[in-house]
Amino acid sequence: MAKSETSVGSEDPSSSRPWESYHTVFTNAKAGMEGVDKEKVQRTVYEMSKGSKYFENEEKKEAYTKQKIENMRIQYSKLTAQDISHHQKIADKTILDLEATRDLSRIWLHVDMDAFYAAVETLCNPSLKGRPMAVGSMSMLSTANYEARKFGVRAAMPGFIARKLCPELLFVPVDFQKYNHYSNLTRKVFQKYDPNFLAASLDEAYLDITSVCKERGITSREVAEELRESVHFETGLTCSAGVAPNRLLAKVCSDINKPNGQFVLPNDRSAVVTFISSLPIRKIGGIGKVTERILKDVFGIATCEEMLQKSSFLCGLFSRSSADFFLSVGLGLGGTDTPQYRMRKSISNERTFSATKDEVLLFQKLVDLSEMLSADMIKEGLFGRTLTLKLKTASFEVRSRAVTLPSYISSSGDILKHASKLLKAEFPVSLRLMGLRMSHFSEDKNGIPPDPTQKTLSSFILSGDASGGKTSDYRPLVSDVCDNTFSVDENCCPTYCAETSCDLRDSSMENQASDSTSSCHVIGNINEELNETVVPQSSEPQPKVHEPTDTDHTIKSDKVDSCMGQLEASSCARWEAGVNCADDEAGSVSDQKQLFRWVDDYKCPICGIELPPSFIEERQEHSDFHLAEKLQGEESGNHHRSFMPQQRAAQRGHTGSSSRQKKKQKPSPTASKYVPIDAFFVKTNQNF
DNA sequence: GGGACGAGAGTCG
DNA sequence: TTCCACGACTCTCGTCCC
Repeated sequence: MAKSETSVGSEDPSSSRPWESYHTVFTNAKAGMEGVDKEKVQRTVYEMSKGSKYFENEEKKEAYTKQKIENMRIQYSKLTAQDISHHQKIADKTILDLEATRDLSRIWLHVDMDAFYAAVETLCNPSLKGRPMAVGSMSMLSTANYEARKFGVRAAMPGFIARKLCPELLFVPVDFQKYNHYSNLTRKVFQKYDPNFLAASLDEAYLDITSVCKERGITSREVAEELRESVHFETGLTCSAGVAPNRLLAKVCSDINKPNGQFVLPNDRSAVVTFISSLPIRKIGGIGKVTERILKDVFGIATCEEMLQKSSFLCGLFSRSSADFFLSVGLGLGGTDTPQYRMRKSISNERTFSATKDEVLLFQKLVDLSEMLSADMIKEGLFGRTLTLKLKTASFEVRSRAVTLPSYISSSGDILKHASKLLKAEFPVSLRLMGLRMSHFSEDKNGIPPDPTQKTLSSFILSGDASGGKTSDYRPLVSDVCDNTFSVDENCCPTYCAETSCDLRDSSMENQASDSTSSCHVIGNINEELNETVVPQSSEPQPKVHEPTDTDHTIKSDKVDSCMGQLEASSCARWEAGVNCADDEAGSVSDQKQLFRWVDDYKCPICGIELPPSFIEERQEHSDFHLAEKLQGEESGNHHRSFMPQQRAAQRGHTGSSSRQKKKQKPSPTASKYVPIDAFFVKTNQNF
């Protein structure tokens, strides 16, 4: 619903009003924020941010942006008359080419629900009506109603700052089930006007209403009015609409008479040119805080029209695609075709928590993220081969580390295996956020891994083949359970100390959550997910590849202490007893399964996990994993835990990261982050 | 030189 | 008391390898 923006001006010690240089989006004009005491908001945001790690990081980012601007100014000043003339020719030709693509034959309507989440909550709980209310948590708001906006409260604002601005503010936790329900109702309406409408988010959509206008012989204004009435009738919610010859302009138009209003820009070139001439560049989607500053501070461009006036400089200092974008904005051009279905390009999840450098806790979070990502991928039938680990340090520095694999993966075990290596390389580090993203998906829509050597665990068990080419993929991490340390070396999968083998979710993610309000947006979601993990639903059909790492133990937090001791003393011992005894027998699969009888009918004899008797499928799966481990162990003829690292590496085989090993010799990104600025801006590295 | 890849940054809702 | 999210996309640049 919102984006967060804050930039810190270099504080002038002599200034008695330092907050004035602390520019935040919170002080920008937005629908419903007319008449807000901007200075009070700015001062409050500044006072509550000053001195924090977040603030310090914003200062760093501000310095980086300033350096960018300075470099561009230098480039700008170096342009000779000859250069400018040369770039002007290129610009003129580009403008002609772009103008030739202008299409005024389509009528696009952008519809934007008014304060959607807040409106839905009010609809469901009328007692909220007329009271300042925000959807979100103490750490972050998703949106705020118009009563709250009068105080300067708005989306993407931290809740604790919002409460300072408006002490009576009511907080309502995010409930996506509700929003999805109402979003679907609105989409049913949209479909009547354009069966191929483009949903931009839960509360926004683009409709090509050209056909409706023609077929029904009504104007676009009438269509917009009718659609808005229809949405209100079906949902009880209001929305705003913008009509224009293309999507870019329609989006701008829908914001003009918000809330519960509309604006129509005629399909006429002169009307478009007039409209765009005085339009502030920041109104354009794709031009954010940084780009706006660069264009203003370096080129003196504040309106879209000025893009054309400075076209030679834009062509001279920006990349071709960036310059083309700026010039098309200056001409008021935008998308007019209905794009074909676009395949998802990545899938990710990330979680914020209280900053910690405890490697055990961090690894546990990685386990959780791997399972979440795997579940999402399996749900969507995706297999990916590029895994990116995202980290945010305690000082808010964001890092990403990626690896591209030779084969496609989706199982939590595979994800964890590769993510662990990436994470280990960053230690020691204090983190407040971790995330995993998978990209480079398989073209195969049937959900079959294109790598024929990659077996699923179920096929592995069913076939009884423990010697497949990729058995190492399922090498149980618990095999190293007696290493008594979480260690990942260059060639080694992460292993985990038996002492830390309990599920630490409750303590690591709930107790450490940055927000103590259980009903908060982010943390609330985490809790839900965790609850699902702790008490698995037997109805879930997800084919979990549940590698029996010790971190897979789903033991509730109140049992962590006993679990810690129990596993240290007994988990290894039971593993020894169970597996080694079974080795001796080495009988049929069914015989071997007998070895995995659940203690007291609910406790796994191998690892100590507790699953009630009613969790039949989960218990069966769990037993199967141990069985698979054992089969692998037998096949290899060795006990994994006795492997030397080199042997383990050899058994695991190629992981795909070798081709990029040399990259690791580069200076650390932390060090390089602010260094190569001069090199960066021969052409700017902005993305447009 | 060009493609693939990794990392960082910016933007949006 | 609480102290700045999450998921997705795009672009740019540097490095490596063929």
